[in-house]
Amino acid sequence: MAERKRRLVANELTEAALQLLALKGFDAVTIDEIATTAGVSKRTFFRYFASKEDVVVQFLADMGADMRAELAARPAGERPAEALRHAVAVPIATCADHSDRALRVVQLILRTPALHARFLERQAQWRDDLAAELAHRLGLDPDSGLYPRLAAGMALNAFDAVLDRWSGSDGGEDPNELIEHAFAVIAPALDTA
Amino acid sequence: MAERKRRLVANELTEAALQLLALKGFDAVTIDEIATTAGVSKRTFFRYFASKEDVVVQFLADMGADMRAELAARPAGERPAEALRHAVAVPIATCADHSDRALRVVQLILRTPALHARFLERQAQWRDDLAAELAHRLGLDPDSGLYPRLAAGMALNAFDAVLDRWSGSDGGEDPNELIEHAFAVIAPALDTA
DNA sequence: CCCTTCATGTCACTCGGTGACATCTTGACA
DNA sequence: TGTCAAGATGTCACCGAGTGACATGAAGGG
Repeated sequence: MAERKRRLVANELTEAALQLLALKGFDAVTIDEIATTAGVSKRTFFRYFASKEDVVVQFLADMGADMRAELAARPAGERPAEALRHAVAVPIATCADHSDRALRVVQLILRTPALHARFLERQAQWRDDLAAELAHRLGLDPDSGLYPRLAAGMALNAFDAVLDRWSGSDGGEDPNELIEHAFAVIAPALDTA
Repeated sequence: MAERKRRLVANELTEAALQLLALKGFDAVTIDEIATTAGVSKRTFFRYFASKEDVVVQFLADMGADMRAELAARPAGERPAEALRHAVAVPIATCADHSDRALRVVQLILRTPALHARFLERQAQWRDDLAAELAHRLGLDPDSGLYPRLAAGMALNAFDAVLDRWSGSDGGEDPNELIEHAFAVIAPALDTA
């Protein structure tokens, strides 16, 4: 129940942060401001988040784990393009569900260089995870060929492109159509291994 | 000739920075240290570089322009996979030439999260440039289909994978072989448009 | 009722990064 | 040669991110 309080404070902080950052822009909001709004001190903020960027990027952190889990759950015989498409579709669907909030966060990230950089770095981790899972799935040695890594990279590249178009159109374009379109392009490379 | 002096100071600064950063690690070196080593003040450092990361990433900055230029220079009828492979090969060849220095810089970037993040962000810019060039090359509307962006992303993705392997093997693996291997994987998607 | 533990606040500090201002160089021009 | 304008630099003061040390205070367990 101490644990419950921790999660409560964390929520309060992300809430305050997203609100303020979306409203005034990344650089115009200080951590003191965020912390005070959430009712804690600046020091406490840093006990929950490692950096100012983290409070935003963390908001999307589970996506990586979700994707890997979905990939691991796909049937063994399924073609890589199909399996990866389903894996990438999971976080996209999550976005589409909470489109109000998710859209604002994604736009904030893509438009703020500091956040975008951190986001890409995190994605590099996802890519390695996906590559490992894919290699395991196909019975390949992850360190010999480049295929697993390239395939995972292509999937995430598609993910980024979709996210970009989706946020650029203010949620107007249909994410599912975009994903299918993107995977139609990359599938020939994914499925010829 | 004032311009020549500026370039001289800039060189002095990057020199000092790369030396110290590679030696002691990114976080263990202050900007005061770098500036003093180069014989200028901290303030002057920031008149040449926007941030601590910049002095390292800038070192690879021309790569983006080089790639785009090479892509623009490839014969019009050439298949995308071939043209992009040559474009990506340019910075790789540059690395292989100055392998002593380039290797240390690349390793520093890939191992330092803050630098890696900035590097990826810069690459996103390269990707958009490449995508624009590719769209122009193929007579496509850059904003309608996802192909140009995905193709550029795949090429850079291959670039990253090669860089990663090359630096991970301390320059042991042959970059040219790695590039061919990587493009053999992604070519089916690049050339089916 | 005490004691331990854990979260928090406060304080002081380092360092990245910026704006303002004074100084110094340098080259142009009379 | 003397002067003036422009640009580069140093100094100083400042803000904000991030960290370490320490004291406090609340919850739970004996």
